[in-house]
Amino acid sequence: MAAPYNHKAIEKKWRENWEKNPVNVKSDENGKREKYYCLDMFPYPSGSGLHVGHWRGYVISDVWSRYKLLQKYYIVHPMGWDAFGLPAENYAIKMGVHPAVSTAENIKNFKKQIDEISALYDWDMEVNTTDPDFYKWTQWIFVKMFKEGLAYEKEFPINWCPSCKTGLANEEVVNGKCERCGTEVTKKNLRQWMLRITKYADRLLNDLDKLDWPEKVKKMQAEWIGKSYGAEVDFPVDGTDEKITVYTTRPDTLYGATFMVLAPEHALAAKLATDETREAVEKYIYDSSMKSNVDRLQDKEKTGVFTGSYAVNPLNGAKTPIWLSDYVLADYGTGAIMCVPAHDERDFEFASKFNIPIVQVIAKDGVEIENMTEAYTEASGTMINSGEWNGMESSVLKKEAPHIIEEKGFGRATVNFKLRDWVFSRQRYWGEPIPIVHCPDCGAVPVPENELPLTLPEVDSYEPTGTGESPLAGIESWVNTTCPVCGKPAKRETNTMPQWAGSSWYFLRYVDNGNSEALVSKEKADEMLPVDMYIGGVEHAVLHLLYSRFYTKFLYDIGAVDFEEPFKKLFNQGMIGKNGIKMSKSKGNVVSPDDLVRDYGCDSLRMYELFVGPPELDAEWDDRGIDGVYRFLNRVWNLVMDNKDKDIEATKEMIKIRNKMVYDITTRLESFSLNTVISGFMEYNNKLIDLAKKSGGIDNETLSTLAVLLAPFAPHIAEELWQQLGHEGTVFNAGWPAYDKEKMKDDEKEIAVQINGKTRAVITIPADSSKEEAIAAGKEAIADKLTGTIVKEIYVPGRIVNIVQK
RNA sequence: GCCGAUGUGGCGGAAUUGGCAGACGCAUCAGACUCAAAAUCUGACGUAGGCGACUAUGUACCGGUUCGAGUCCGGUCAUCGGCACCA
Repeated sequence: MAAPYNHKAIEKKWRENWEKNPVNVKSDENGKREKYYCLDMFPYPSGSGLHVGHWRGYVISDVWSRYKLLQKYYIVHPMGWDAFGLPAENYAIKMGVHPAVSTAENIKNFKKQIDEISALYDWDMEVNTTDPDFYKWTQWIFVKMFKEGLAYEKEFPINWCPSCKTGLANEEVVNGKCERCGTEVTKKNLRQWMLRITKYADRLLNDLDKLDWPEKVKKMQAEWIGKSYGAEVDFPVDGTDEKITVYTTRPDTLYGATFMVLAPEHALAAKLATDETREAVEKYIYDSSMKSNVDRLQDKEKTGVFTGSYAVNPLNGAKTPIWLSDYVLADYGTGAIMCVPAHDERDFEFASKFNIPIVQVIAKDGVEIENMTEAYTEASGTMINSGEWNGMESSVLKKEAPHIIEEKGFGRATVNFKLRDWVFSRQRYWGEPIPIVHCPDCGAVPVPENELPLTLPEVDSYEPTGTGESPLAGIESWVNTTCPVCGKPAKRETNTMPQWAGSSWYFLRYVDNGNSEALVSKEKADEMLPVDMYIGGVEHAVLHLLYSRFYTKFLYDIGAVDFEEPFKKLFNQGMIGKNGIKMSKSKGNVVSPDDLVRDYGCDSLRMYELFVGPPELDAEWDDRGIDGVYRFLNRVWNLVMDNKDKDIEATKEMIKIRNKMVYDITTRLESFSLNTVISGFMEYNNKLIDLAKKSGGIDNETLSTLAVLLAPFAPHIAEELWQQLGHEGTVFNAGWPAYDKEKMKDDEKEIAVQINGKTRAVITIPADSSKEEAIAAGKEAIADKLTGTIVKEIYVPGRIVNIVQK
């Protein structure tokens, strides 16, 4: 009897071995290896540590990395820390510990836990967004953006979280609530630093086509960018010199516009009031300004007020009343719309409530609808009630109308985006200081690049002020400085950057993390960038993943990198849940990987993380399930140890199983069906155990192939088995095995014999049987059941004989 | 409301893309080994009927196409995500 599988000893041995002799090398006997950059979404080092849900993503990326390693790539597989952010700051407020101190502690703990995975991480590449040597470059990018006009100041009512006491970007507001704490977001008028991401809207949209990303994520980004085609149309205000410009995607329905609506914040809103309406108009404008976003969204009933003024339809001269309503958004399009109640649900609702005429301009099935009870929103039909446009096809007119309007001189074809500029300043302590000095004479001046990093000063209190100022504002010695341009007394910007700032570009810094001269050197970038595979949760679909693309495009534009898209391929792994809910410390359903590693070993946990379900779907954690893979590894161990010294000659059967095994594992791995890779291993292992019993053993090459295939999944046991099988050096030098389809062929096939599609017998026939032979054999097997007239005979080679009878 | 995903045994999930539904594993039950237990090994395991090799039925529901449907088409329901006055 061979020694039993001892995961503790084996894992310790190989961990030490890899430490001394790294398996991931830049070049080998065949010269320089091609790089493969496999990236994990770096974690926020929280105080609660890792659970098996975090492990899953890291295991997936490491399996993929090690597979690529076996294909002789040099693997770029770094790890780091997204360490700015609120939890550390809140902890500091509570305990009085500097966030840098608690963060350092958490990182230490995380690193220890991540080491347990035995991933290929290269800790020499580690980055930490809170390290001044790192955020020097986060600030440098901001300064560059400022110089290019992409970072600018603006005072306007932004989304404000009263609990976090800071402003938020649109992307951070989910259903009117703060993405982080769930508090209802309010409006606050504040001076903000903005990033002009809208300038990149078209490129961010168009380049989605180039990406090998899940369609879902691409679609979410496309919808977030929200490009639409339409026209701006100028409506003169009757009896004045003013005009109202509206944006519409349906200029074909211009004849059906029976009223206009302006957002209450529209510049002309108050001006349009007459003596009779002034009081009501001013009250409406005031009330709207007091309402939170949530209130505005949740008001089911439309509200509004008539201004008393009329707009002139430039096409037919019709006078239409101008209303104010908060269902029109001030910051989209022109903040004013023409309303076609016959063909827009919202306009219909508004017109119905306020008794505004409804004019149908697109016929339904060629006729006008009597007594409209809802808007007719189909975009195709024949134009009616539309003067010279009558009889035209609306879908055609929709495309032509912008140009007609442009020729006639009262409008222009235009496009619009839902994407807004990025609110980039936060009124909190634990973030990168925005490197700007406010000079009374020179205005906003960037901190000179050679003075970066502008480090965070020590403060007495981390408590956010809540007034819209960051805690930095209280530190006189830091705030008061001199203007870098004129040298006169000036004040520092006290807002900090959002947590997204560092994560928008960190993946570039890994490859050259010690560089003090440049964000990343040309040589290192050429050698290792961009990212080939990015693995992480889907929750960042429009946040981090959009911001990173924006940053990369900007850095491309200023020549800092020579690629426009950061992540070629993206994989989103599902979350791990327990008791039907997402695993998290606050829910009290956390399963710690530490105990499982101790009891079953790293290899077992790695395999179970994959076996638990399809990697892209959420999965329910079952504590008992890991027993299955642990037993499997024991059986593999016993199979190899019992047979390794038998010196068995490979039989045809062994060669066939070996080739099929390589084929199945490889194709499943390539299609990222990692759960079925594991079940495939179990299947083949069972087959080999049976075959060993029948044949008296298994040949060395088949056992060695099994060890190589296992290496990405269970690297420790694979190394040990590889060595036990008599090989020199690491299994990761073995190369990924090839398969030969010719050698996979069976001599005989089991086929089902059906009558009218129902299986009546299963027979074995030679694999090279002709259709006639197969059908004859099939008929013989079910002769007693063939009672009717045979109508048709079907043979699907190697699978089925089906006799159709009446 | 709109868009998308998912729906298969007690449970997690397979199914070569239209070809023997339930691979693989968990749990359960029975047997072997053991003084005993654990571990391990062997077997059973969708449902209903039969002592039985078997028969019927079965992939959320209703209908269709096909020799043949978990898979394709039309409709319905449920669960989970995303978006949600963007004119």
